[in-house]
Amino acid sequence: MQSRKDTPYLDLFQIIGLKLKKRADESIKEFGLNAQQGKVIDYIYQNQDNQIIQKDLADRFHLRGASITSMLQGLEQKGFIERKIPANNERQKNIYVMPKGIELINDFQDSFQKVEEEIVQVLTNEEKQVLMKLLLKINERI
Amino acid sequence: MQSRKDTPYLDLFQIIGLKLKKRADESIKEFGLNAQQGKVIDYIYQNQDNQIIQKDLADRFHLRGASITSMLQGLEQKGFIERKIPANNERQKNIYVMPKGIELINDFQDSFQKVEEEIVQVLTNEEKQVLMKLLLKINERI
DNA sequence: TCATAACTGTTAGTTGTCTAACTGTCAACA
DNA sequence: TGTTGACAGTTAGACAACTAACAGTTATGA
Repeated sequence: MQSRKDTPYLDLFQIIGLKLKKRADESIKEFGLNAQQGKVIDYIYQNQDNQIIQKDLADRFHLRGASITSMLQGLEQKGFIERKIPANNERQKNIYVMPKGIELINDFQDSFQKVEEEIVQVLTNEEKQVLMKLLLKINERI
Repeated sequence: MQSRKDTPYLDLFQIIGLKLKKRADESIKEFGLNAQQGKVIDYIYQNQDNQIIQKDLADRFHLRGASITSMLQGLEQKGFIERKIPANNERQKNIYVMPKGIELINDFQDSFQKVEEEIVQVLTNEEKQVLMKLLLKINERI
């Protein structure tokens, strides 16, 4: 039944996404942050020499500006990052990771790496390559 | 840089999942519901002759019981569904779609079907089959 | 050059999810 | 058969995302 109008790809992407979010959250819970926050700190650290601003984070993580404001206010208050208005443009805020955040980045990466491996551990090398190609293709077009 | 510890599969699944959620939400926004609520109403309708209870929805959609309670209270208040305590077990509530909800199910299915097609439209038939196989394999193990 | 539009970020308020603690019902077994 | 644990659902409160409306800054073009 409901064979005419089922949506297995949509459903699978939703379910897998949800499961991965929960796994990733669990994997860095011990640091008092969720996976999204960990990813953001990692991304800021990798790009902080390049004048990164809040809008860049909104684009990279597909979140709204208001959500980034809220997240960064929290991370700043907890001492993980700082924000500085650059001299050449007073609309923007450049973002930097503080030492307290830098300390944790390797742990974040290790934790996320474990989740990453769990995803593809059941696949052969060839299957992994095919999957990557298909995911990139889909992500480009939607 | 960051080549040693990047997580492309995790990131892609998160980003694709988020994009699809937004597309699906958008596609049925006109009915005053989000995609999750539409999916739930559809699922209830397909299974309401089978004594479906809230716990079944929590399992199917990977949500907590409390979230289902909250969602169904909303849907009941808006007249889309009703909940009845069955005679044989007063702990449970069987769930049924009301006429106001049934009217919308075909529209939901059409809308979701469009999103479904957008996902795989860039793939060949063979690629679709491979993707399905890989997604099922991953979903089983995580 | 100056008015207007675009850009960047913030605030207020809403929604949907979560956890923890709870109630009431049913099942199991000592 | 009576107690205890499992089960189904609810409530309260926290949190992270959203939209809409806004402020201040910078860019544009008539």
